[in-house]
Amino acid sequence: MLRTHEAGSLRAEHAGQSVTLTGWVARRRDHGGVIFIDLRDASGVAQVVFREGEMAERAHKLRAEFVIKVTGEVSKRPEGSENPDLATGAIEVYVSELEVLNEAAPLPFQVDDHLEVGEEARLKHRYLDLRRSGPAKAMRLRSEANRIARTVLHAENFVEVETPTLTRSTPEGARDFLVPARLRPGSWYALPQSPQLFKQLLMVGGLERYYQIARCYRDEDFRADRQPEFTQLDIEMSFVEQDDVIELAEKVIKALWKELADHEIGTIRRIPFAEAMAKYGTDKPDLRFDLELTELTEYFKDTTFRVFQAPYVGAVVMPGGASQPRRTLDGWQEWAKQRGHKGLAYVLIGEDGTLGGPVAKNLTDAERDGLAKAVGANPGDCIFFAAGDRNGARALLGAARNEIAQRVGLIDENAWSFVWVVDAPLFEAVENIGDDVAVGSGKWTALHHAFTSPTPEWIDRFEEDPGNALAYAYDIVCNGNEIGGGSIRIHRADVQQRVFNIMGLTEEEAQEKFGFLLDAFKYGAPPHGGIAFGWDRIAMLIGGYDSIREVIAFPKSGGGYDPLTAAPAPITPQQRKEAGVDFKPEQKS
RNA sequence: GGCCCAGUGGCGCAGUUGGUUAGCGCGUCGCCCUGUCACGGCGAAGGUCGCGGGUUCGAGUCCCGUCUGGGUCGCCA
Repeated sequence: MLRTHEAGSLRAEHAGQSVTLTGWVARRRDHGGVIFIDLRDASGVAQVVFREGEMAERAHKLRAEFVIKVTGEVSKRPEGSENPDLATGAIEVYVSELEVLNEAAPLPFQVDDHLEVGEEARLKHRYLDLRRSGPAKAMRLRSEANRIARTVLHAENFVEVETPTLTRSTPEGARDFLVPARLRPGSWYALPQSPQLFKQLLMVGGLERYYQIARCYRDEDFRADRQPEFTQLDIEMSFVEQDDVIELAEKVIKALWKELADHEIGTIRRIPFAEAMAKYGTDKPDLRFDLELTELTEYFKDTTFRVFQAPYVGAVVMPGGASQPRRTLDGWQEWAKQRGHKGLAYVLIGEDGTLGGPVAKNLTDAERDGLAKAVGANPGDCIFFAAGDRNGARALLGAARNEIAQRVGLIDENAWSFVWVVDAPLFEAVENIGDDVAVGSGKWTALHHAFTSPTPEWIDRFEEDPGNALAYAYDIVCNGNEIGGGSIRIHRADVQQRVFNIMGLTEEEAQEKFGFLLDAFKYGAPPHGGIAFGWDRIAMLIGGYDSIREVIAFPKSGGGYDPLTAAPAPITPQQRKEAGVDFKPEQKS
């Protein structure tokens, strides 16, 4: 090693020792006859001192982010000049030898913790950004998360296996990234959306317990919590039931939060999907606050108010919301419209209990009298309504619920709330979703994915009532974020084929798309199931960041663009030719 | 694809109702400074105001288009 000590490790007890340090010039305070340099390495910073004569002269020429090696004596700082804000603040190093290992050009931005730098600049020069303590800490946090997960899973006899990233498209429902196959013009690899099929094949392969910190790729639009390539902690187990996977998953999650967030996760309760939708209007409820939706379809079944003559009417209460000025209430209408709804009806409850707002006068006396009680509202509250098709109206109320909590301050930002959402429907009607991604051509498509098993009660009869058949699936939600999800898989070829049938996938089509999986199932596939955690999202939550870009070393920006390498980039004609991108398949007449 | 916000020296921002010389902080460069720690002092350099078009006597400012980034809805196990 070029150094004897790490800068951040020096303490008062090192006083008197001669040390050699290496690192970057973080800051220079030049007083002419004495020059202080904050020398930074990965461990932290230490103040090194250059005095008089040649040393001071050479130190004078040092610039920000020069890489230097210094040798000198550790000394306790003079009385009164200690810096309690610094871990190494009790000491300083009197430099007797200085070597400049590398110079640095003027920086595009300052490597300084207390300055704000735009994300574009940070990502373009991420190698500089990572020198700052915040981003460096995020990388270490993530490394620790990996370590903890591996420790837990290793202790549970899991085998870490790598699966291909050049593969055949697996049908998760997102768009695939495609890679041309040079040796087979006209044929393409797909980057995996997840290792889903491979982990199931590993179960058929008898590994019984598999995990992988797996890179996944989905060619969809991005968000603060979505990147084109992202990471899952992917887990699969054989001879298990739902409770076994949940138990194992909780071991991982509890270890993570305990070690990284110093938080003891207690019992994680489970709520059925249907209950989550009814009470919170979402399949990933934020349970840091109690607010619930109230269904009023029955209450308004005879209403004369046209808007409420709908298949579903529901409400959510905003505590204290009656005092919102008209402008704010109009703002809610805009808010709803942005979400693709017509508006958000509301009723204000005056301090004397009388109802106000434009909707109130459309209600009958009887409807008005019982309303506050029906929704659990008090004087001074505001009741928001949504009416229409059940899913859409609930989604709006669910979003309103979060927005209310945010505005009223119902959310304890230091709280952690975990919940398992179980008993999700197996299928979803295709007409309720966009039709472009559905696997197969039937009226139903898989809510989770096509390999999710029906629950034991439904496995022999899901065809009777596909809309109500339950999936043997479970999602874990943290503070309103889905951080993991999984299922017990179908391990019998006949059940798999029946599921495909419901989805309108013929045997031939199924054979063409996943024949290799169906084949594998013929040869003694064990019952199995697993889970995948959104690893970036988990690191983001534990670290308290508001974007997963903060916990990814080299994230992409908006259009899938990498500001650092400028990828994606055009290819040369030669590459183009070799790749076979322009291969034209023969026209079948 | 829709909507919202932003784009002004290297970085972060200000710029009024359209008005003459586009400011501030940090950084950079030079000089000075023996106890600083976001050191300090003096001086200097550095800007096609994202891009294109339009309105106007005059545009950083208003209008149209476009690009980039961020957020959000759609989309996304």
